[in-house]
Amino acid sequence: MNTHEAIQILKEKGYKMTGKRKDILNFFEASDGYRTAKDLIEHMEISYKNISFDTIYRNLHLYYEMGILEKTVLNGEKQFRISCAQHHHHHFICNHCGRTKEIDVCPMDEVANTLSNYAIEGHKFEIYGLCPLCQSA
Amino acid sequence: MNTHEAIQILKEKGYKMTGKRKDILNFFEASDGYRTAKDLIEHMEISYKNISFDTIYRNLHLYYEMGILEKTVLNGEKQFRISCAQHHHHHFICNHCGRTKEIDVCPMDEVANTLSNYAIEGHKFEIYGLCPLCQSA
DNA sequence: TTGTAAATAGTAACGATTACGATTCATTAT
DNA sequence: ATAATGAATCGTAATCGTTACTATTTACAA
Repeated sequence: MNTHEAIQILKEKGYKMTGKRKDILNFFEASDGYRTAKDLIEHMEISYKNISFDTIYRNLHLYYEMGILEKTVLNGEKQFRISCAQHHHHHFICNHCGRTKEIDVCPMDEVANTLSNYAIEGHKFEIYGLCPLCQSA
Repeated sequence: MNTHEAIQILKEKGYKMTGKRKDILNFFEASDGYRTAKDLIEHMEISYKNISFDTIYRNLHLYYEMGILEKTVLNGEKQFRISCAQHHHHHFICNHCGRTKEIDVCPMDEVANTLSNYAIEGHKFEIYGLCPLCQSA
C-alpha cells in the first residue's frame, strides 16, 4: 500500500481529498513501523498548528476501515502502520522505535485442530524486542 | 495457582492479609477466564459497598507483579486471570464470556531463527472467538 | 460560481486508570 | 492482651487516550 493507491481508494469511495489526508498518508508511507496518534499529531502540527484531535482520529479510523492502515495496541495506545496485508502475516515490533519486520510463520494451522468445538474469530501473534538499529544505539 | 498458594506467597513477602485481598483471590479462583477491573469492582461491591478504585487496581497490580495473576489487554481494557503458568503456554479467549482454553503450541521455536539480529524481549499469541458454551447460547 | 454535503476546529465529555492526603487496620513487639 | 507503626484503604481528584459535539470552513459537482 502506498499513498497513490490509498488516494485511489478514497476517490473511488467518494471521500474528499484534503491536504491533511494526503499528509497523513505521507507520514505513514515514510514510516516503516507502527506510530501512535500522538506521533501523528506532532508531525501534523508542523504544517497545521491547530489541527484537531477529531481530524486525527477520524482519519485514522477511516483509513483503518478502508484497509489502508493496520492497527495494533501497545501499552494501552492504539498504533497504526501502512497496511502491508497482501498476504496473511504477523510482525516483529521494535519496542524502542516501532519499526516492524514481517513474520511469515502463522501458528494457526497447527492450532486449529485442537479447537474443533470453538468458533475462531481472530488471532494475534506479535513479537516484541529491539531491532538491530536500536540495539547498537 | 489457587487462593491458598497465593496467600502463602503474600505472607512470605510480608504483605498483610486483608478480607478484601482474600475476596479478590476467591473471585479469580472462581472464574476460569479473564476478568476486567470493572467485573471485580462489581463483585466486591456486594460485600464492600464503598470499595475504592485504588484498592482494586493496587491489588490487581500487586498480584500481577507476584505472578498470581496473568494479564492481557482486550478492547482497551486490562484483563486478569489466575495464573496458570507452570509451563509456557498461550490462550484461546472467548470474546463473549472471557473463558480461556490453554494452547500448548508456541510459534516462537519456529520463528527465532528468522530473527537472528533481533533481540527478542517478549511475544503475544492469543486466539479469539466463541467457546462451545457461548455458541449454543 | 454557487450550493451542498463532507471535513475540520475548538472544545467538552468520556472511560479506564493512576495518584494522593487523610483515615483505618493487620501485624508485631511488648 | 495492647499499643505502636507502617501498610492498606477510602474518597476523590487528576491524568491519559480517545470519542463526541456544534459551529464553521472547504472540496467538489452542477
